[in-house]
Amino acid sequence: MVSICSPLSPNLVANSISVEAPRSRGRLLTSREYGVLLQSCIDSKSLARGKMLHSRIRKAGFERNRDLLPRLVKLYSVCGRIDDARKLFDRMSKRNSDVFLWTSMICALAKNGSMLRCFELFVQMLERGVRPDSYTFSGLLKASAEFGFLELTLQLHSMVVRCGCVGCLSVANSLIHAYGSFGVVHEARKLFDRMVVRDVASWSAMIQACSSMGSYADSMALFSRMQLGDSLKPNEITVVALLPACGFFSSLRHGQAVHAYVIRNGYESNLIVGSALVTMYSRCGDPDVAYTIFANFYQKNLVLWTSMIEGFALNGKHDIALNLFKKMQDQGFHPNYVTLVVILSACSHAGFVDEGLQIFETMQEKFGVKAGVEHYACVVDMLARGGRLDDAEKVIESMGMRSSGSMLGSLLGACQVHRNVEIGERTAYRLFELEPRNAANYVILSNVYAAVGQWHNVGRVRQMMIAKGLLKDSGCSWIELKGTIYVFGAHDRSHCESDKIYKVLEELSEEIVRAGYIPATEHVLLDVEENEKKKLLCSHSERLAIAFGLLKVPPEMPIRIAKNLRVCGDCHEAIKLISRVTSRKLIVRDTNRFHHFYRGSCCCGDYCCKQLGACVRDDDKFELFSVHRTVGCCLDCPLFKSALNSWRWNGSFKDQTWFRSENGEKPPCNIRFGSESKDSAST
DNA sequence: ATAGGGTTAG
Repeated sequence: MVSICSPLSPNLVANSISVEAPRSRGRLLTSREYGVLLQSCIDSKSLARGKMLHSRIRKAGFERNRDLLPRLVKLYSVCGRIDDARKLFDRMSKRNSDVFLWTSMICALAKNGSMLRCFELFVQMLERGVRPDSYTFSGLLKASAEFGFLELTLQLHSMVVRCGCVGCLSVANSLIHAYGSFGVVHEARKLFDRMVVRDVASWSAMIQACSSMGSYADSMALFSRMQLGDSLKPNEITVVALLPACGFFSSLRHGQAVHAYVIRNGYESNLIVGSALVTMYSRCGDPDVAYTIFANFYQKNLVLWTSMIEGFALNGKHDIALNLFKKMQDQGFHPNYVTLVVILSACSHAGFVDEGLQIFETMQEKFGVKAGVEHYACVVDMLARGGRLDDAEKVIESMGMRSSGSMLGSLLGACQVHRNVEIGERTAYRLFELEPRNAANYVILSNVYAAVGQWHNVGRVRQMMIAKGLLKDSGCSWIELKGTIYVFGAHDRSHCESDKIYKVLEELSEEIVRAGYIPATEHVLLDVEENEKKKLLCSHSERLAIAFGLLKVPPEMPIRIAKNLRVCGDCHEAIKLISRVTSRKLIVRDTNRFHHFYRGSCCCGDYCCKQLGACVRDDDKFELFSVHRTVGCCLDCPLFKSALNSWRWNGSFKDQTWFRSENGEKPPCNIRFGSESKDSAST
């Protein structure tokens, strides 16, 4: 028997509870000592030992002890025995109005997903006259957020105020989290700004709130301020909240800095961190590093597999994605709802229509996953891209659930590609009902008309947009160089090296025309001269960013740019040829996916991905080397200190200070020019 | 003593 008086390791303690009555040197245990033993059972979720301990505690007459009773409830709860916890609670709560006991039961119900019973009990508690404390509110707020009840959260918030708990750190953190989870970032931010003391959880919750709403620039700024202003050290959870922002900006440098931080702090073995890193690298167009991280996990989980499969799919390595999907199943993992969305989406992007349909048709039987609206959306996309517009429309009509905007949107987009006005019109008008304020849909319809030369209809749709006061998101592309992100709008001349950039573009235009490029001037929806149209196409934002990259990025490095809309068809053709005439690797991320341009072709959507059929490596060795080499340069920097300070616009949007301000300004994807954009990229 | 911030899709 381990001496109770010495500091105890939880495992030793848990193992020490044997059949023999727990005594220490001949005397009976105190309630405090029972508390230590109980806690170790909770930590290790050992039900059998816990039950034994419970009976000892009862015999010793400590069952009603204020210290032990809530922990007994917790013990049964964490061991998945919510009914046993409830029985114990019901037996003990008759004459017991202790807030600790009631809170422990409420939180136990919340954690077990019995939301209704959880809130019933809360009402009973109030009727009983038990005054909730900060712990009660924290637990309830988390539950209400998870349950998706904004109304309930608002009521709890008002109770929190009336009970004088607003100043309490954990309650404020839970409120921030709850508002964030409902997308009410402004309310979260208001609370956050009013806090006098903030801890890591406060910052993490706020960063998470911004990331989940797409205010990634705010996430970045907060992350920096947390360290520089409050001198707080980010932990695993903070890092996970921040990584989507690095992925969004396709900012490899920031992502690598976070990765370096992860390595320095020994968070590498954390699966959640790992999945977030895999996703980040994939969204930065570097699936190979993502794979290295993935392969380094000896024990993988389903989310990690799913992240990696998506990473390859996003980067046009569809064969690898499908191989990995098989390998995952060989290793005993059953795909869940999300995995199947990912794999179906990969099939549709790759043009693997038959494979995709086969997976879709057998998924319920094979994996027990009932097809949801996202799966149907992939199928519709798959059929529509493949030109089977009628079949796609039939699926929408017969699927027996409400069609989603993205589903109709992909059908409409395919109508543009396959020049089908009839289905295009039908789909567009359904979309207008569903999303009357989404300018992108009107733009695609006008593109459908433009594709077949119905110019009067093009004009009609534009009039509709003007009448409704709708503006399309302006196109912009950005490139990161040494930690600075340079943003270009279409026909942008604001950069100080603009002359050089346009000179490069001019030279390139000549070269690619010689290589066979024919500008798709029919897509320029403006009444201007043919030559003017050609010029407009040449100064699309993605080409400006590429030209700038050609000037600045060392020849042996790929040029990585990102764009807030989809790359337009004409630019796609042009960039293919640019990659050929310059012998450069050009990696372009748009809203949908990555385009890896090399030697005149792209891994994507003209279904040419098969030529990239590299195999998944079978050895699971982690090439730490390559990661360290790229990350090494960041190891000594205070994270983001210099990088973030040097973030700036190239000057085009001087009035937009999204990254400096942290008050909800939008990231570049939502920047609007004063007037309508002339960038004709679709959606 | 009871509690709070985290990964994959669209």
